[in-house]
Amino acid sequence: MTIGELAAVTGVSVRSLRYYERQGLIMPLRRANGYREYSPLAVETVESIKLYLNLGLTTEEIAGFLHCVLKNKEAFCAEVMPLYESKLAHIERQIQELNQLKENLRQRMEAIRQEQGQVEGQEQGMFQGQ
Amino acid sequence: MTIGELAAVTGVSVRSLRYYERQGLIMPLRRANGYREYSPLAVETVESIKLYLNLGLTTEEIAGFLHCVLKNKEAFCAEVMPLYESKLAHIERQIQELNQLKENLRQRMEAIRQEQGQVEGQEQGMFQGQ
DNA sequence: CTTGACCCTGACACTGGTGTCAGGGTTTAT
DNA sequence: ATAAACCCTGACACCAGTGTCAGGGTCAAG
Repeated sequence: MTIGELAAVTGVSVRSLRYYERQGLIMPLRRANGYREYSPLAVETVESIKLYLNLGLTTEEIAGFLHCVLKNKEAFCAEVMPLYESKLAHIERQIQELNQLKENLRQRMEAIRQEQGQVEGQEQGMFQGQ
Repeated sequence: MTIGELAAVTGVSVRSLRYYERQGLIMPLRRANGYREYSPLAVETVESIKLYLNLGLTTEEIAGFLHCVLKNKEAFCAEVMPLYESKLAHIERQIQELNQLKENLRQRMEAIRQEQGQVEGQEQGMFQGQ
């Protein structure tokens, strides 16, 4: 199948398919005219790539084990578990940071609301004096 | 004070101070030789910029209200509250997405552990409370 | 007067996946 | 034969802030 067909089937843009190739994730054959020729198995490969990208892995990370997981079950690919672990740790760090940010924001918003409440009634035109 | 001195005092790199200037956040005077001349108040300005950057605002967003908050209390600056609100909503969305990612990852890790347990026969639940 | 520390501007790199355009070849149907 | 729809490569843009280098000016102390 051509790149356009694969794109249509998988919902991944032609642009992205070429990018995946450059990242070593998928290596189609070439026709005599230079067109990429994808095997039907490429559909499964692209679906896997989508899945791992959605898990927050980068194409570079995926390249490290995609070859293996396409042939075996994930559990047989030793590269996967440590990657998942570090990714999970990273995500948990991000969540923690975001929660802190959220708390900061909320406190500041609360403070503003308090101050606005204090001047309510005497100062109506507070949106004019800037 | 010179840009190097301001950098030393605030802990912000010279490079970043020039960037803030280009973004319209701080406008030092110039000496006859072209050197930037910062007023002592610039220290406070830079500290405010740091604070808002840490809240997850962009320099462009900060530029929209910094002028006001340096002169008044935050509550007096109408631009701040909607910005905080949308930023908070954005953060909450991010947290939700990360939590979903985390759950996916955990499930996949659990599945791998199960399969590995089947093969190795002995593996006990060594990770309590996860 | 020279050296070293400091300042100036402009520009490229990086992150990571995707959009998009330019400029050109191929195929298919009319 | 021509147009439409595809394909090819290469390159710039985006986000946002920072590092870093090049190439050059300024200043103060020895």
